[in-house]
Amino acid sequence: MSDSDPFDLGSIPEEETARSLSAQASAAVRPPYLTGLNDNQREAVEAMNGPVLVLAGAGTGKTRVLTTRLAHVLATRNAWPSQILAVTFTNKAAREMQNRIGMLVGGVVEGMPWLGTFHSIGAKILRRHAELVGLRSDFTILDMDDQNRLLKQLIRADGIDEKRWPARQLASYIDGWKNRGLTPDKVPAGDAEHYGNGKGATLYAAYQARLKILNAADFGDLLLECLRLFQENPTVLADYQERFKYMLVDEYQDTNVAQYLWLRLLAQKHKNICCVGDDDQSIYGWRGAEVDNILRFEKDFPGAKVVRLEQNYRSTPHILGAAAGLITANESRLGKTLWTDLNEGEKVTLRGLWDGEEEARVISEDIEQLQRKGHLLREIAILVRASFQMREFEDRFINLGLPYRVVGGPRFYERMEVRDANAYLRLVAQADDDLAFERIVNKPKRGLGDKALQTLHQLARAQGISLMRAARLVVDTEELRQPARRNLKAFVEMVDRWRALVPGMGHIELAETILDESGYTEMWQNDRSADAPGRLDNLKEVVRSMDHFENLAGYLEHISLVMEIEQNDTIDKVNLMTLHSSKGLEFDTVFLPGWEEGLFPHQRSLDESGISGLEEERRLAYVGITRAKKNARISFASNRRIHNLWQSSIPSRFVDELPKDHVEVIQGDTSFGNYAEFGQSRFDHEFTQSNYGGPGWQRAQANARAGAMKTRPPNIEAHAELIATSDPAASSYEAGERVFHQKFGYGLVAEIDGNKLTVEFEHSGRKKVIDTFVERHD
DNA sequence: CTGGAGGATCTTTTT
DNA sequence: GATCCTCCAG
Repeated sequence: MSDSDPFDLGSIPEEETARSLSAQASAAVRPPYLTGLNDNQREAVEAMNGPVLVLAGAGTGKTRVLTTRLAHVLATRNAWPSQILAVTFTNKAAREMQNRIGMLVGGVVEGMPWLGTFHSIGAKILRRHAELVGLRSDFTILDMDDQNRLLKQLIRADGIDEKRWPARQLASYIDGWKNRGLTPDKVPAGDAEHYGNGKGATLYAAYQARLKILNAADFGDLLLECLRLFQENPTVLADYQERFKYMLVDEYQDTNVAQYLWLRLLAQKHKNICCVGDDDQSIYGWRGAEVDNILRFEKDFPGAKVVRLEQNYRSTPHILGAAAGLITANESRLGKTLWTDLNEGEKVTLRGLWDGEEEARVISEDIEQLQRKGHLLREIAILVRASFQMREFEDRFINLGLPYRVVGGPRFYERMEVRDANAYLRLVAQADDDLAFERIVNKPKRGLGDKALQTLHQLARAQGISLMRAARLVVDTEELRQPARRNLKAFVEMVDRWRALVPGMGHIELAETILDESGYTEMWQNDRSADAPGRLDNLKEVVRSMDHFENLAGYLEHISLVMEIEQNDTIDKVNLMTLHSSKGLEFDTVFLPGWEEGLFPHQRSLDESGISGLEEERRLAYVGITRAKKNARISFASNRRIHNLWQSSIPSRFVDELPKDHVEVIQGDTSFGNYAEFGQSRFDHEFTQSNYGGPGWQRAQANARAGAMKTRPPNIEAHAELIATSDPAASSYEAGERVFHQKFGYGLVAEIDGNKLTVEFEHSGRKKVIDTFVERHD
């Protein structure tokens, strides 16, 4: 952070606040919710005033501490529910906290309006003060797909070669900047160069401007714009600072810079901020998370009390030992020693196999054996590094008829048909939602292809209006050919009709009506492809899921913020998921396949982030092992088919880092597996002094050098203003003027109706056109 | 304007 | 192997 950092408010002085009388009184009695906590947990709960950092190792009762702490604040009457800000990363975590507090405090938690994810709370605050950041309170929240399409338009408008500079890349840069709390004007010059020969920052600015016109915010904006709101409006900030007497942050190790700045601003007044996290479980660096936030906590919040939770209630000593041994190889960590008083249990097993297929087969056999012994399938999980690894397991499970569930997986909301359905609903809720309009205007086919859309775009851009408004104008003219015009008119009228239904009709019935009348359902019914029935099911599911909400707006807010759809999981199934999505979960038995160099640690992590990438991968391994309560089974294959190409692989360096005492090597009968040397690592020979000498690390170093050489001096070019501001109300043309029209040629203006002109064209006859599409020709 | 064929490019993780 | 994209023929 530079000196000019607008958020740098200096350090927070320590403040001695007397504990309230009621707090002291209740401490003396020791309320029921405090019983059963260990000393450290209780310390974390009762340290109410001033900043507190709770370093909660895996399985140490973190959620319990969090919820109990909230209950404690409430029970001691130190704050009302509405005065507590409690933020989590996932909706699941928020939900769980809500439920558990409900159980502790007894009953309704409706009164916790500020418990939620960073993004949902950011959205809530932004909606209250939208006008201060150039939005309306009903702004749309864009997802990544919308974002990409929007960027594509901007990139094209700027004449940049899309092949060379993909929109996704720009999206990820913008995302990165937003994560770091950087508005377009603050993007460091060096950063902007990476995209489009220095056009990165200008495009970012254009994108932000476009978002404002669309009355939309992307994910990053929910935080960044909130920050800007606070920064530019001290009274608004002061109001929230005053309001939040207590702040609670879950998974603090996953916060990014923007979130950190946001929290720090809000904590200025009362300074009762309690952050809970585990630096050893920080696995979202690629998404902008700064482990540094947690490592630096005591400096950021002087006088902070740090509580370590080290008693693990989940895993056996062997599992903890293996995980602990592994994680000590990391250099940047605060350091904790987990211990448990559980019985020793079984060692972590290690198995080398021939290829991925054998790995899937052997693991399936293990699972069937466990099943025969009476283990529940839902207590078994397979945690993979990358989702492509799932396929082999799925194939095998389907073959065996073994019930399984993919956790996380391709998300419901991301499916094309679901997004289409939602686009219809968005358009009805908000006619100016251009991205929704574009998405479904020709779905099902209405004969409104590229050309029609281009005309609309041109008009919309020239007049600074939305596509829907442009469509309304165009249908009264002859800019489009007859069939297209008639279809567009029908479309506009259809949307208007639905819109008129909104006040009277329930949103569920409305959704059904829309999907039916639009012909969207029919489109899939007529589709003979294999996945059509599934898509129809998903559409039904969309409608069904709407009854959790009071109205359309509530539903739309939900789907844009909540990625997953709740599925009832009563059936006993094996869990299959990535290591990332396993965080926070626990299972009796955990399978950890694919521990091979290049896959885990993943080559790309090493290439892109060097040491810190490797350390993050190692934390991922740590997270994986510590998910296991009784059994952890690691495996690696000597051959793996990646991309339809066979590659031979060597065991992961993490295998070598596992402490021998806690690991049992299983020699398979069929298997090959060249891991007899386990314990005397090849890395010992090659790189004696450091963990960071591996091939990946060297490549990363080389890449870093190459990257530095690639940088060029900034080459900022003026960016054409995309949106002209003209007054759509009145036309500057007068009757009798001679004009030129791209399609119809020369003519004389006969009549004027607002910005619609009736022109007598020399060759094409009398036509109604929009003034934007003609030019004066004296 | 649509639909199909063929080509390129990828597959780390996601609120 | 899949998906996304572009191009070309109807």
